[in-house]
Amino acid sequence: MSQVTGRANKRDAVLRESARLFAERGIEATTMRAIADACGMQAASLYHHFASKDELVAAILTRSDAHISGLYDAILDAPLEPADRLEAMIRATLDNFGHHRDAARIYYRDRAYVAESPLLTQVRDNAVAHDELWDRSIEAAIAAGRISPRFEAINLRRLLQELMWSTARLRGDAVSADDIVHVLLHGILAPEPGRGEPSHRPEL
Amino acid sequence: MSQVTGRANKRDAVLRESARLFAERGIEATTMRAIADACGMQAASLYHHFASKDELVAAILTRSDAHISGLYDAILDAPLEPADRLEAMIRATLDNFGHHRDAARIYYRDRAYVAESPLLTQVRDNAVAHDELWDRSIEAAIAAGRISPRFEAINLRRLLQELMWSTARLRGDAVSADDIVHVLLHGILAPEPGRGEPSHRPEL
DNA sequence: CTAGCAGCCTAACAATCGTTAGGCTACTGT
DNA sequence: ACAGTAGCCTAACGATTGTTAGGCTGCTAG
Repeated sequence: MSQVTGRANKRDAVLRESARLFAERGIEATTMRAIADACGMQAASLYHHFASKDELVAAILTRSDAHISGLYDAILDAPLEPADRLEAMIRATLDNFGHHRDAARIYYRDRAYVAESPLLTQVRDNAVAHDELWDRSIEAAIAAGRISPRFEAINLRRLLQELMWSTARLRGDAVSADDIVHVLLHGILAPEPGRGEPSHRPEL
Repeated sequence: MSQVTGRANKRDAVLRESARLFAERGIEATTMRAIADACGMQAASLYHHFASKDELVAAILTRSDAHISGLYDAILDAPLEPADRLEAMIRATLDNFGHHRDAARIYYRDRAYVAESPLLTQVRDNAVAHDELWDRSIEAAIAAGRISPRFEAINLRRLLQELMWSTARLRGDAVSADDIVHVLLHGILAPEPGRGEPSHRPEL
C-alpha cells in the first residue's frame, strides 16, 4: 500500500491535464489523443484509468461538485442575515473556483454537454438544489430591502451566476475574490442612506 | 424578382441557425450535418453558400466585428469624460450583444478557435485595437479618480470584459442593458459625495 | 520463485467528421 | 426556345474520432 507514488499520481495527472484542455478548448474539441499527449502516454492507456471520455468528464465535475456542495451545506446551516448569506454564497462559489477552476470552467462552458450526460445526474440534481438556495437567499435579501429594487429575483440569480462563473476564466492571481465580491455587491446592494462605503472616502 | 422567399433567405438562415448552434454547443461540437438539419437541407448543400466550416464561422464573427468596430470608432471620436467614455463602451458592447448575441457568445466561448483561425486575422487585429481603447479609457478614468483604487487597469479590463461577455449568455429579455450597466458601474466607480444614484448620459 | 495483475504499449475497429464529385431541377437572361 | 446556372440532392472520399483487442514489462503478494 506504500507504492502510491507512480500509481495514483498518473491518474491525477490525467484528471488535471484533461480538465485544463477541456476548459480551454471544450470537451468535444479535446481528443483523447490530445489528453494522452499532454500526459506523455498513449490514448489507449487512458482507458486503464477511466472507462470512457464521459466518465473522465464526470470524474472532474463530480469532484468539484462535492466541494461546492459541502460549502453550500455549511451556509445552509448557518444563521446569517440575508445580505450576509448572499455574500457567503458568492464567496463559496469563488472559493470553489480557487480549488477547481478548470472544472468550473467546463461546467460553465459546456452546459449542453452537462445537461445531457447520463453520468452527471447527481451533479445536475445538486445544481437544482443550489439554484433554489440562491433563489431563496436573493428573495430574502430583496424582502429585507438590501437589494436595489430594479432587480427581479429570478433574473438576478441568473445574472449573478453568469457574472460569477465568468470570473473563473480569469487567471487565478489576476483578480482577488475580494475584488470580485466588491464589484458584485456594490452593484446589487441598495445604498444605505447616511452611510458611505466602509473602506474608501470618495474623492474628486 | 423576389417572388421566391426561400431564395436569398436561405443563406441567412444558415448563418442564423449555425450561429445559434455554435453558441450553444461549441464550434467543434456542431457538425455540418446538424447545421443542415436545422436548415432543412443536406450537409453538402451548405457548401453552395460557404466554402468551408471555417468560412461560415468567419462570416458570423466578421459581421459582428464590423458592428462593434463601428460603435467603437464613434466613441473614439467623441469628446467624453473618462467615466462617460467607459460607460459608453460598456453600452456599445451590450448593444452589440443585442444585435449579434450568438456571434458574441461564439467569440467569447471558443476563444482558442478564434485565436488560431487563419480567416479571422482582421477580427483579431480589431480586438487588439479595442483592447487598447479599453486600456486607455480605464487608465484615464483611474487618473480622474473615478474608479475604486483597489483595481489595477490591466486586470480591471479583463475582469470587465469577462463580466460583460458573460451576459451575452442570458436571454435577451431577461436583464436589460441598463441593469447590467448599473451592476458594473456601481462596483467600479468610486462613490460620489452627496449623490445617491449617479446617472450619466453619455451621447454618441 | 512465480503467478498475477497494474500499467502501459501497438494496431486496429466502426462510426462520424468535413469535404468533394457529379447529377437533377427549375428558374433566368437573351 | 434554349443555354446557363443557382440551388439542392445522393453518394462517397480520406481523415479523425472514441474505443477495443491483445501483448509486453516490471512490481508485488503468497
